[in-house]
Amino acid sequence: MQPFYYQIHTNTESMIATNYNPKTSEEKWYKYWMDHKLFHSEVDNSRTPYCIVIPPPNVTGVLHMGHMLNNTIQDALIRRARLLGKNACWVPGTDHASIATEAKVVGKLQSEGIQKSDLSREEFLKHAWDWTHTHGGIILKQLKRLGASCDWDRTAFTMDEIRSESVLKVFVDLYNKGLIYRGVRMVNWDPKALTALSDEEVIYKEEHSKLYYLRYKIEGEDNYAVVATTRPETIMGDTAMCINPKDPKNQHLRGKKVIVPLVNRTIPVIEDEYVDIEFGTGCLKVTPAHDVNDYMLGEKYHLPSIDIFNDNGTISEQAGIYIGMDRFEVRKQIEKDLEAAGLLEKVEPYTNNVGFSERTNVPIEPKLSMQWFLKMDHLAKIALEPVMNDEIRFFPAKFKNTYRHWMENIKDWCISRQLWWGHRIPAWYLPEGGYVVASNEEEALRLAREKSNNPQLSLTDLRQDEDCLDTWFSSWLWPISLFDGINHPDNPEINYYYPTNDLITGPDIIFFWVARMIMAGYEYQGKMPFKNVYFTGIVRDKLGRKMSKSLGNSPDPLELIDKYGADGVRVGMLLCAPAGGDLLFDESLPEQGRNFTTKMWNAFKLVKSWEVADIAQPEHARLALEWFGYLLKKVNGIIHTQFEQYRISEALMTVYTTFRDEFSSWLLEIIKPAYGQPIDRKTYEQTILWFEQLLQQLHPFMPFITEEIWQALRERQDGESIMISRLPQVSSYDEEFLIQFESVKNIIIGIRNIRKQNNIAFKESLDLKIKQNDRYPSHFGCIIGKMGNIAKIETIKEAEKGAWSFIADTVEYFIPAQGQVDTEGMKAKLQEELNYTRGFLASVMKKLSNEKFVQGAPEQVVANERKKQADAEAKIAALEAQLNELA
RNA sequence: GGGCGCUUAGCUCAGUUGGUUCAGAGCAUCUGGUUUACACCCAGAGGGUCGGGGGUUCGAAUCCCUCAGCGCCCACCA
Repeated sequence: MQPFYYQIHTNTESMIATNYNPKTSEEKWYKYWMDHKLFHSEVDNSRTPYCIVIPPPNVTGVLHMGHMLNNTIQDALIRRARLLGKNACWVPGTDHASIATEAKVVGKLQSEGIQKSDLSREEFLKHAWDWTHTHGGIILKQLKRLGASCDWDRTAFTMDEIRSESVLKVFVDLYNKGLIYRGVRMVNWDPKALTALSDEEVIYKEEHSKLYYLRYKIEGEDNYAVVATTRPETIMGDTAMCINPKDPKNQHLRGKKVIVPLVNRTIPVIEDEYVDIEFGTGCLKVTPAHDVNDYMLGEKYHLPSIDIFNDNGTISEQAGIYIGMDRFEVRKQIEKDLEAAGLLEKVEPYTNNVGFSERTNVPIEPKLSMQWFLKMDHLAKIALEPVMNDEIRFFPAKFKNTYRHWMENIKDWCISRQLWWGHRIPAWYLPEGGYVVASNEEEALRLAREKSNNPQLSLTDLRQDEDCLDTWFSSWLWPISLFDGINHPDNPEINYYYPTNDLITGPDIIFFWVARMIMAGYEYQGKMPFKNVYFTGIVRDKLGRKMSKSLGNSPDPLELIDKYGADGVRVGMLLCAPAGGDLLFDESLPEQGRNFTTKMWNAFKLVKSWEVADIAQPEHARLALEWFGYLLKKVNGIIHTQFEQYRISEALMTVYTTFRDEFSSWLLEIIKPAYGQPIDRKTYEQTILWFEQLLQQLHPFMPFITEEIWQALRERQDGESIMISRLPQVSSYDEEFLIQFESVKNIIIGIRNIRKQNNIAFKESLDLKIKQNDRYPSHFGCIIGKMGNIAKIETIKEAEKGAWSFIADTVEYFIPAQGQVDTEGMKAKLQEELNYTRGFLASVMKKLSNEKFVQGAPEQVVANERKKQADAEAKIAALEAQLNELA
């Protein structure tokens, strides 16, 4: 005997069979779109281009919720542009992510027992490329699952040939313009990645640390000068003590020398007003090699500089003591040793900001080193104005302030990194010193021969710089280099697609990337790289915490897609995505999206279930379809505006409610033939047409199910897709008709309420009597009849006695009661509404009788008040009449 | 320390240049519901002194001041 659960299982199976299956649909249509090259765009001067370049994800990265949001928005915009007839082009690609990828490769090698230092540059790069080829592109495949309609034929990589060539060319150009220079500067050093970083790659975090008060013996005296410091481990690098000349309490130190604890080195006391008298003891230890401010003092007073750290953050030989120990170990040890030596006066708890490496998350070390820099003043200057005057628009606009502040306080950009994975700096050193900068070896050799006046010089005599460039030095060219606009500045592609239209990115990379792309855009194309920048928010969990791997609060996007379908997840993301605002993600959102796909599918099933016959079109269907046509036009205009203002979640909500409330609950319910009855052809075809238009509006948000239904609604030719169909133009509509129809809805709602209050089943038909009134929309009687299950409608002159009644838009309606009528209850309700309306009228009258209002307010506002007055008066009359009739 | 922004229904947010006595959505809640597309649903309902205080105005959620709380960005006080 078959077990019971088997029975249920098969039933469920058959039920599911009629349900929408996202997985098969998604695979089928994505392949269809690819096979028919519908994502592909080519230069076509007869059409308007619409272009988005993807913020290239790290080549070895995997999709996270931030990508989901960001790319859903991009896809919605690009698909909408396509439906508007634009030549839409979304260019995908990946970033080599120099430091991030190198760190991953180093980690992988280490797990295999290989140290980076054991490998030659070439060997290491081979491993890196292998890694890139293995893991690279995973993220692009994931984007396809989401439905991203990128032009995959254009997939680029920041380290492919064209992009690399562009980077070198730009480097050489900027060098020749005198904007790139090489020099020894205090830079942010990452002791784990062993490279310099730009200022932007340092993240300051508040730390609870300690403030140590150290005793420096005054030379020749039996006294101590006390210095407060957070970094006692740097005393071996001290080359002076500094006081403020105006500091009364430290006057006795003027001109003295003090002895550095433990190392017993004698250093001078210098004076500078930089020192804050109020802080600590007013004495500052000066360590020029390891602090930016101390460095400035060192320069100013020509102090020696002792570098006590090795590159990896351990103590160097120069320090004399603690050699080889880690910097934080030394801090603990030196505290003990100072204590033991009686040179530690006290230790206080202290809170200060410590800079961390964005990538490796270790505290950065200010370090003096030879690096390459890009001068920023000129670039900042050309990039500031276009944003401030809205040639490039920011959404939300508040980021203009952030942008301006950065641009006005910009410092030179440290562009060299002590890494191998990246674009190698195109500088070659000559045997006798000096260097040349060129975009290739032949050119370098030519310049070198010229420079050294030695025509015999060969390539082997030259030594190329070991460093490579900051990742962002290639990303900032992205909108240009994608179209090969650096190497071939006047090619048809760049001329056609550039400037691109919209950039969708997070505000966290406004300096790293957005600002620098704008600079490069003006410097190399003389034009903005994009017209609009839409900043997305950060995806957080329901508790407001940022989603992250370490917290484990980030759902796996692909699992979400498996569970709710790509369309469902997309809707879920967009429903809660206001521009700039963070969004709190919760699984109820994709669930809501999934529910909506089901709703659409059911509407589709209903329409497809109808048998079409050549019979006359009923009036109620004709009217409802006419109404919905106007409504669609209106909604079309609203959505258009919402997109123009990048209010994307609102646009989605507009079409969502239109589909669910207006199309499904009103239109389909009105035109739906009785069970088993056929539908007339005219109604059917018009319904399909309106359905299709809704699908078009929905397509940017839900590409898969809209295609699935669109294809099934009628016969399509091969290659015909909703993707490349045309949205109707925004046009005018009959507003009066829409208002009337709302009135009709109110009457039906009134009838429903009567039924509900009196427990009357829908199948029990009723009669409706209307007290004569011009405002009754008489020609919609057929709709009221059907939706209210009204058998007979008639107009009466006098109120109906002993009937249920209601008022809709000042018209009185009566339904002859078949049972007891709760007169008192009805009276109470009417009285309540009457009181309210009288109050409302009073407030209107108060304004209208106020001369200042009538004269001061705009004509439109006053006219509006007068209309309200008339409406309220009419309503009061109706209410009073009905109350009287009940009495 | 400087700058920017936020505070509206239980939750997440709209609210465009000040103009309703219903301050809107969605979700959640509650009450009904086998009217054969849909319970992943339908029909309804409740719920807000628009952070506190003051001011400008005929009129303020909307403009100004102030207080409180929160968030973000920037900044070399060791």
